[in-house]
Amino acid sequence: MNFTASEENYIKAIYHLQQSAALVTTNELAAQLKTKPASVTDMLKKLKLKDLLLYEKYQGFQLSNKGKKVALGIIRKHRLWEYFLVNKLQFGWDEVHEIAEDLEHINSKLLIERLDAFLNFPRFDPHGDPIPDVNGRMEVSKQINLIDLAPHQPAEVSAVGSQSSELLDLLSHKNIGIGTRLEVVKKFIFDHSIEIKIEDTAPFSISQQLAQSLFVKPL
Amino acid sequence: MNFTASEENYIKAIYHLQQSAALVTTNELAAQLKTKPASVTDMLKKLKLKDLLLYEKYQGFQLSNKGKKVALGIIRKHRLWEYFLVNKLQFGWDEVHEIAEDLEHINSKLLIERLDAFLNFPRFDPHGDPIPDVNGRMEVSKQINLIDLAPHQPAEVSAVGSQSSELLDLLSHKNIGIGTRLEVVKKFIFDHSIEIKIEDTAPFSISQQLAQSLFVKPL
DNA sequence: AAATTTTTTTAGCCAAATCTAAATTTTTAT
DNA sequence: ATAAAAATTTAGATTTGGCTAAAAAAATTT
Repeated sequence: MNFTASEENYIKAIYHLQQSAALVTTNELAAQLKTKPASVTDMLKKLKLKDLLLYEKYQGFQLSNKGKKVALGIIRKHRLWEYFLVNKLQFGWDEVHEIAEDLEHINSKLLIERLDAFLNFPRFDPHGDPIPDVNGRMEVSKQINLIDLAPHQPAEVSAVGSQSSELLDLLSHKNIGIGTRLEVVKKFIFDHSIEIKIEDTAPFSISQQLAQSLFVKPL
Repeated sequence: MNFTASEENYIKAIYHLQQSAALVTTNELAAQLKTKPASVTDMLKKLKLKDLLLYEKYQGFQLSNKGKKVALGIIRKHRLWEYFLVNKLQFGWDEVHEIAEDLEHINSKLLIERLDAFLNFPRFDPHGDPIPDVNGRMEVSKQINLIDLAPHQPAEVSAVGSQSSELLDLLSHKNIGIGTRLEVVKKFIFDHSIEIKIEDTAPFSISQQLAQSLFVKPL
């Protein structure tokens, strides 16, 4: 079954909203989608008809299992495209959201499978969010981007943003790998570089680009 | 200025049709887009209002200079995506048209510039068609229609006349693709069929219709 | 427990892009 | 040069997704 871009946007937004509360409300969703409550009600009826939504009027709503599956498929597409834009087309991780919003609505199972393979089956997008696999499963991890780690908060490297040989080369030269413990000493506004300190070694600086490719779990 | 996917499809179709005849007609365009003449008339009015089209009712129409520029931008996007799908995602050249039809409507100047750079500024798409550059300029290749190729002149298939699945199906059954080397053995007046010989294989005949859909570069 | 406020839904409209059926213009054939 | 045929346009409907304004239901206050 295929869905319109509008339906997909509703499904995705409901999915995200129900992460914080089981039931989503009409006003909440209208605010999220920058539309009016009346428009939301209209769409809810359509989604219910297609068995994507559990909804009784005035009672709030949530995605059905089918709806959740669809949501994960859209999120998968979105995050794979973001990964592509950052790691292949050299976009900054903060520039890709809008473009991925459009790309995620392209409907081709084969395209996404081939893209996934081309990117080497990445498990996290450039923001550190996990990418669902073909079956909608994804890693649950509290990792954050190194660039968002608070200074002096000890943490452990838990993932790298890509498997490119260029990145891996740089990481091995700097002696950074999965499990490396480090903390941020200082962040520099000028070039967004950050100084980090790996346990028992002298602090050194890394570029913004490198920091964005590293994910850590606070300890 | 941005356009809807539907407007873009009309503009692109008009562009292609006016390659063979200066003025395009309503019925022609309706057939091309698999829609009805009445729908075409409606859209023509919109395109005229946006100064993309030179159109007086009942008199046929053609793209304005502005319209041509827009068309070349869409064609550029389409062909770059086709190149990406074939050369990066391992699609066959006969599988990519539909997906590129969707991707071409993604609106981001920056995305296309980055994609172009990532692909190393290719000048021809996988079907042998030239890719317009940022300014809408493209190479005019010296390819000729197979029907005009002199007997016993070795040549290489460089493009196909359409992307219809019927044509692509026929070509793959006959083992003809971009890059295939062949020569014309004999032309038959009676039905305008021609006998061709692909390097190291037995000669066989193809219809006039098929020959007209193949473009070659003499070697 | 009523009254008020907030939330949600309904009713009725609009715009884009399509369609069918009917009308009009152009072209072709007698 | 007219009549018939073909092509094109107009008129009016439909679908999708959105809107505003008003009605209805639920939640909150007094």
